[in-house]
Amino acid sequence: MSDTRQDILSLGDSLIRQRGYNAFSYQDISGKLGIKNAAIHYYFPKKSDLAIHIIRATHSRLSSLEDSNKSAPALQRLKAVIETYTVSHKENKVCLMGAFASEFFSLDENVQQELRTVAADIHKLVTTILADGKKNGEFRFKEVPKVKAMLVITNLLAGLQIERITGKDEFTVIQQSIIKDLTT
Amino acid sequence: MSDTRQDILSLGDSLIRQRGYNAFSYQDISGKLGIKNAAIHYYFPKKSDLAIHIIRATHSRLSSLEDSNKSAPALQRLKAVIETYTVSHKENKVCLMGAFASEFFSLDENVQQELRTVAADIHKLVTTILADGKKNGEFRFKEVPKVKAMLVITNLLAGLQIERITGKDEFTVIQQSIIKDLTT
DNA sequence: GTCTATATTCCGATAGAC
DNA sequence: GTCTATCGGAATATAGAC
Repeated sequence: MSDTRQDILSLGDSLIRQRGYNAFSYQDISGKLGIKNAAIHYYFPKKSDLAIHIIRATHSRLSSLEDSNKSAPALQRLKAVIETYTVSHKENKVCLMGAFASEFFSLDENVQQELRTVAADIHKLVTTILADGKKNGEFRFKEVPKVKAMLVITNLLAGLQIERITGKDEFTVIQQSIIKDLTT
Repeated sequence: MSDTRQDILSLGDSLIRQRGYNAFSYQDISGKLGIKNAAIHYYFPKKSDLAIHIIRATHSRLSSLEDSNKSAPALQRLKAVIETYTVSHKENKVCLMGAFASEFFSLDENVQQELRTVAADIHKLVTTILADGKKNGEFRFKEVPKVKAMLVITNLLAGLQIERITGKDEFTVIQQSIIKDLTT
């Protein structure tokens, strides 16, 4: 894969998660890369093509994360998931699902479909981790794993979002509360 | 206040929470109202002016909610807050904070400032309700009220968002879990 | 005071150069 | 295969009509 193509994907991902999908233009990317705006159209004819490939790249990283420590303790696996949000937090970005969710109904159908797949996989991953942790005694919680997973994910997703508005470090506290809640 | 002005505010609020701030244009509003796009500029010269007034209207409704049942039981007051999210849920909308959060860094500074004020007030309101409920024995939770409030708010805010992607009724389950978690 | 006609800028996208 | 010149249309916004 050419450097330019990779740079476009990377910059696009940053722009979506910093400012929003509908808030950035191809010029924001071409300007930084020192090429013409239309060069982006060679790699990604339509803006929705770019969106789809960015979503797939994220999905791909999620799958790697899933494979990397399959047999580790549940707490460690959960912390690995949370760490991906922490990285976003440090970069003042929201997560990709959160970024797209607010603009979901303005997106092309094929982009929406791509997002559905990833969202389902994230939910599945966290559910499995929580279920495993509950079974082996690492975690304690009342809800069924599927629901508790959704509660944890919403804490993380919206934690990144709200922090930008309040300006306070809500995310770090949320992150710690999630672990404490599950393990005590 | 003229009907037109009120209609613009109402339609703008819907569009922001359905499709996103950067995804709608003045033409989306003028088309529905049967006026020219530029007529909107009479009432709200810049798009950011419209945003600010929409945010203030929401803030105003929040204050009314706050005043309306000051001395009611904490559970009832919390349910009144949750009900505002439930209304959004029925209309396939996200909440205003969630809608703007993802695009926050693309917004004018004065819009950002307006959002900060409202976000702080929402957090304050929920914190007070939880603290009161804990003190009088209605609620049970380990975290300090300020943190628990943030956990509840993130559940609600992101619940609305994720549901659009998954297509499942996550929100209703989340809503019930919040109450159950606090009261049992 | 309320709105329309119009200007200007910018966007996503196509056709074609190298 | 990679990128530039350019188009058509849509966006926000202004100036001025009623």
